This record gives sequence, structure tokens and C-alpha cells, in this order.
Amino acid sequence: MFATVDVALFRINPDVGTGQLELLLWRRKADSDTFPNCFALPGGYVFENTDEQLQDTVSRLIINKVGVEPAHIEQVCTVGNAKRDPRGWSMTVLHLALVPFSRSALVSDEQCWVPARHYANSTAQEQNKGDKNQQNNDHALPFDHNQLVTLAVERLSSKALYTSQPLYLAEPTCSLPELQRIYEELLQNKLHKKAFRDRLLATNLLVDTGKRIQGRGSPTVLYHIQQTGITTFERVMQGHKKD
Amino acid sequence: MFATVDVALFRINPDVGTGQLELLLWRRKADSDTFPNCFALPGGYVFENTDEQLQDTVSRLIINKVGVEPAHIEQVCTVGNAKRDPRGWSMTVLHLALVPFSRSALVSDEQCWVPARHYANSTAQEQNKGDKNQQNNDHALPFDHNQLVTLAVERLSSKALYTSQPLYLAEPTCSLPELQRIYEELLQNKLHKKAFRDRLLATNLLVDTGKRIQGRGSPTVLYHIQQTGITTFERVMQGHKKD
DNA sequence: GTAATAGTGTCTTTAAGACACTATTAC
DNA sequence: GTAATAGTGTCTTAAAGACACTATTAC
Repeated sequence: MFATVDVALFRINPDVGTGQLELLLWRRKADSDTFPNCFALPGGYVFENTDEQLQDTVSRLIINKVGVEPAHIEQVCTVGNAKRDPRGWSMTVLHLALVPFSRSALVSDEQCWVPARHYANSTAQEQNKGDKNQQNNDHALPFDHNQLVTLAVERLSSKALYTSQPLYLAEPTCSLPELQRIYEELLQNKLHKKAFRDRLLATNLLVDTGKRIQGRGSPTVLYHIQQTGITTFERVMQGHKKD
Repeated sequence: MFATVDVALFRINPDVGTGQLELLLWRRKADSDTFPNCFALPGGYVFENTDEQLQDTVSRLIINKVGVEPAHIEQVCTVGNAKRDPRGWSMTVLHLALVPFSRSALVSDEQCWVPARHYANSTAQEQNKGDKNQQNNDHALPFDHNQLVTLAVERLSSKALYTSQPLYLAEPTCSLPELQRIYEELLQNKLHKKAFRDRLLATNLLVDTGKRIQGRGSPTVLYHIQQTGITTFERVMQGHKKD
């Protein structure tokens, strides 16, 4: 029996489409006894001698295998069974982490950012689009990591419906249209511009910097994000259809 | 390093006040090397030889130390550190379980139902009512179980705000006023009768049995609860004040 | 009788969503 | 010019909450 922590770190890459959800993978060591050289979620053993608590394992992993300092980390769930790791009965505590794109530069050649949804198990909806119900082999991860990615993405999507959690994926200074694109990518759904703006502005999490950006349309207002914790909205944003 | 599962099983006791949230405790064995004879959350080691997966550990505990078959079980979170158990570094996967009062009869003298909130750590609000910030000694549990109870109660309260989860605490056949009392106990807050009724009836989780109960007031309609999963509402019920 | 309870009807309030509009700039 | 974008104003809608009311029964 052994215990591990796995981290699913996400960013939104604004250079792909209108912003694509990406996941950090890390190449396992060449001398690893399981899945050597394969890309997988950053993760590792809980060291009972040096890790006072579970959070210390997370912090250590962030430093050693992620290199990027997340803006937010939270526990998702724990998966444990006899089969998930060939070495024997194992338990992993899955964590979800978020970082703004500007702070997501890789620190090692053994890391890469990949489109997160390609590594999540297909939903019934996606299967209807023509995918087979098997994971595409190009996107297969070791252990049960495809399942872990799925759980993390579902948590992220779910929280986007009713919390300000996605602001941790945004730049500290950003515009409302940028925030809306982040939410839309997470929810895989278009949102109502007016409703989205009213909701976000009502939170007082956004402070007008006074700066404006010129592009098409009116000058875009730049806000500074002042998020000390996650704000829960009293209604779900299911937004829809046009604009 | 060892891994355990702990279960916080709750019921609503309608015979205390308007319905009190109660928690199942279990007396640790007299020959246990830690906290012998003390009451604690039912829990136990993950047996890697016989438990194929984590859920099997939970099932085994339910049979051996709970005896009551919960209507609902869900994982809450995982707590792991070097100090929580004197035997060394340990991790526990905390589970929340719910059972209707009518199915909550104890199966052993070594079990008892206790008022759940007495064993949860005080909130700032409760401290203002005059409690000291230390846990009352009469209500101290072994290990970090007071903290675990707190986490489970918080999860339960939180879900009562926006889901039908509390229906798992209700009798299979029950009335809307009974359901409202369950929600009010979980939320520690009075709800608006009209809003509560409209919300519950709109879910189609309740089917009129045709039966009525006579008491004060109009005959009380008895519904059969048809809940196959937890329904999430699109708004939070913060209800308030009168009636 | 009074107090407590189950249930309904109607109004207000709030935020989401629909829709239309202006203004601005890239092309 | 057109298309795309940022932002606003106003209306509709849905559900929460406020409030008042009836009906019934325990006491």
C-alpha cells in the first residue's frame, strides 16, 4: 500500500482559438519502473519522513515536478484500488491547480502543455460527434490518469457554473471579454454578455485600473482582479445562444 | 504510513425539538492500542488484501461498524499528516453518509447517536453565544475526529443550500413540512414555506401518494420520494425570517 | 374561544436572458 | 464600405421572498 498525490495543473492558452484549456504533463524518468519516459500527471509519493502533512507533499511536487507556482490549488478527490498501479494497492489524492497563462512558462524540457480535453475520457455527448468510445491512443496516459484528468476537468467546469474560481486562470490585469472567454471555454458554452458582465461587476472582485486597450469596438476596460477567495454566486450561469 | 476510511453517518431525530441532526459514534475496542473504549467515528484500515477498491473498505465498515444501511454515501475529503494518529503518519478518506430515522436503529450496545453539532468545532458565530473557543471536553473525540465531523457537517449544510441531498435523510414517504424541517435543521435557518414548497414540487422528486394525515391545519399531503440521484437547483435557498 | 399548523394566492424583487442599439476599429 | 468587437439600455421571464389569507384541529 502506498499513497501518492497527483496534480492536474491547468491554464487557458489564448493563442489557440478563443482560449484553450491546457493541462501540464511531465515526462516520467527513464529509469522509472513504471511507464518510463511516458508523459503523465505530475505526481509522487507521500514521504512520511519529510512531509509533515499532505499539503507538504503537494508543495514539494509543485516545486520539483511542476516548477510553475499555481494561483490556486484544491483537493478534488481520492482514488484508491488494487489495479490502478502495477506496483500494487495504491491511493492517490487528486489535486486541481490553476495558473494564469503569463505565469505558466515551462521550466524543463521534460514538461509540456497539452489540450486538456483530449486527455479526458469522452462524454456521451462527445461520442455522438463520432469519436469511438475508446480513448484515442495518442492521448492515453499511464495508470488511471485519463480518469483523473476527467475528474479534474469536471470539477473545473462545475465550479465555473456558480463560482469565481476561473478568475485564477486569468491574468491579474484583464478585461471582461477575456474573462468571458475563459468561462466559455470551461463551460463549452456561449454566455450572455450582459448577464456575465453584470454578475462579475457585482462581485467587487474587479477594480477598474483606469487603463483602456484599443481594438475593434469601444476601448476595452482593464480591470485588476482582487480575489482573496472564491466567491459563490447565488445562481447558476447557464447562458446560451447568441453573442 | 497507513490509510483509513472514516464514516460520518447522520440522521435527523424528529423527537428532539423540530428535528435534530445526529451523528453515529462507535465505541473503540477495549484492547485497542489507541483510545480504547472511547467513542469515535466508525472507521478502519484499508485492507489491501481484501479490499479491491476504496469503496470496498467503506462497504465493509458499514457492515461491521455501522450496521445501518445508509441511503447515501459520498466522499468528503482526505486528511493526512504525521500527527493525527499517535501510531504515525496516517491518511483518512472521510465519507459522509445519510440514513432516514426509521432505518437508523442501532445494532450494538457499542454504538450511539449523538447531537452532531455538539461534536463539530465551534464556529465564530457559536463562540459569540458564549462558548469558549475550546471544544467542550464532554464532546471531545479521539484523533482529529472533531475536525472531521466539522467538515462533514459543513458539506451537508452546504449541499442543503442548492441540492436535494437532504431527501436522503427523510422517510421514503413523508410530507413537505417534514422536509422543510430537515432543511431548516441542516441550514440552521428558517425557510420561506411557499418558496420551499414550490422548489421541491417543481423537481418531480415527490409523488403524491393520495394519503393524508390529520393534525392541526389542513390535511397533510404525504408524498413518496423518488430520488434516483441528487438534483441540483439553479439557485441557492437562503430563506429567512417569518414562517 | 386561541394558538398552531397546512396550504394557497398575489405582489415585489432580483438577476438571468433576449434583443436592440451605439460606438469604434480592422480590413 | 463591411464585419467584428466593447459596451449599454430596456424588456421579459423565472424563482425567491414578503405578505395575507383560508381552513382545520388541538387545547
